[in-house]
Amino acid sequence: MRTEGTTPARTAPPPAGLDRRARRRQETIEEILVIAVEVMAEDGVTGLSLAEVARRLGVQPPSIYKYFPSLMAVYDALFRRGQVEHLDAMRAAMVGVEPGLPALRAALEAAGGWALANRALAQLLFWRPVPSFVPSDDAFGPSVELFELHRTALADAVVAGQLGPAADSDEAVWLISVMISGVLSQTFANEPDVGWGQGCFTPLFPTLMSTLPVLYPVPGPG
Amino acid sequence: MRTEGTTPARTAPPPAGLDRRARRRQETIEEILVIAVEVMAEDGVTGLSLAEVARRLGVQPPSIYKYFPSLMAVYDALFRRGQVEHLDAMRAAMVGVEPGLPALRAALEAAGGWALANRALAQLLFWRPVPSFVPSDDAFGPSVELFELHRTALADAVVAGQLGPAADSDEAVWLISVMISGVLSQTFANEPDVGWGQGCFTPLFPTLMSTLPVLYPVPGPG
DNA sequence: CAGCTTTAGCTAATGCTCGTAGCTTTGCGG
DNA sequence: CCGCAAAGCTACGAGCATTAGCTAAAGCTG
Repeated sequence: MRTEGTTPARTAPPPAGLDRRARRRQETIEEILVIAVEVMAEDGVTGLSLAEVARRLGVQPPSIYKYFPSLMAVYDALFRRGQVEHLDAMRAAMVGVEPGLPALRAALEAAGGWALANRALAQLLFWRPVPSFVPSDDAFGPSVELFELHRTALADAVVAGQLGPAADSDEAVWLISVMISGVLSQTFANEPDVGWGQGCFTPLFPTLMSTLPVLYPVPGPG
Repeated sequence: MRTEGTTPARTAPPPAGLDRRARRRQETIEEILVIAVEVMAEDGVTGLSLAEVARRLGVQPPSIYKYFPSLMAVYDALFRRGQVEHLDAMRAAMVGVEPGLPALRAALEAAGGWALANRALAQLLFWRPVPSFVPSDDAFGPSVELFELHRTALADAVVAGQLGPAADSDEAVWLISVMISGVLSQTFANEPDVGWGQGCFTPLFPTLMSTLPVLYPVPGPG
């Protein structure tokens, strides 16, 4: 992971065998992260232990440190990965949907579905259950994109005449984030085995969304 | 607890001293719980360790087990205590306030204030950050009272004509719990040092509450 | 007041965790 | 084929929850 890329193709670009070693290493890193997600899903976010990961990988615990410098570094990689997946899920749900409120709602429901299907990662992302873990600035990157995705969708809704101009604001972004995180936190705490659309709380989300045109009314023609 | 040389038992030897031993024991239990809350406030809910509690109490770790059978039992006692405090805070905020929506809002804002002032306990109560800890049925008792407090306040609001009859429902209770927990979970995750009324999220709570009359409109005179 | 019982503390020890140090093997790359 | 870095190992240290067993004191009871 150091002497790479400085000197591009001397001869013909080696197809894939450039660093067969590096590729295997990357595969192992991948495997560790997959196992880590499994362990968190079973034992909770704070239940992640490198010893358990090593056990499932068929390796002695100290060997994990050849790939990650610490448990927190594993959390950081998972944090980054989770944010990317979460963002992808939202974007995928928006394609082909009318911009503005419909797209926003599709994105948020997709986010909710992703969170319930990936509870451990979602808690790591949005609830900070590990007090000693502070995500690195680097891992925080996609979070900015998330905010702007919301902000843009709200602006679209204003342009489309679905919401009043006040909805094109940070405050409105905070408001919808409160709505989605309220639904999710209640579901996480009280309904361990429920998917989006099921249980007491997730069906309330459309109700909450329906208040947006009330809170940000489009100005009358007068 | 240990340096208790001052025995005021001379002047009043057996005032209520039927079980002076049990009383001292109760005092120690109290002291352990107070220290445990302090530790959680500093190191997070999952950062609670009996070894640290013992250190601050001036005692060897195994001695804690004379008072609590396990770390989880300490969590359980804290859970129960937190629920009682939380409920008391809400009830105290309601006295002298007009029943119905005003009382409900006062109660919920007090709950928010309590949660931000007692973040560790609040997270233990409402976010379950310790996966291996499942509150005992016994410790869950006050939770029922909490639900009924909300339910009653909503019924009062219906009677007072502030909300439509549909607000006298479990669904409405779930809805307000989503609102308050959304505000709190966002504040916990993103604004570590903020009190009620400060920050991006807690000022949104009145806005959310203002949607209740829209979601549960009183039937028109027709 | 004497004695017995309960209790609160201790030390020692087990088995788990994260993480470090240092050695050995393996296998890729030149 | 040789050299060297990567990837594994064992051993170790510190900290945790928890158990077992001992000691001494506190207090109820005859």
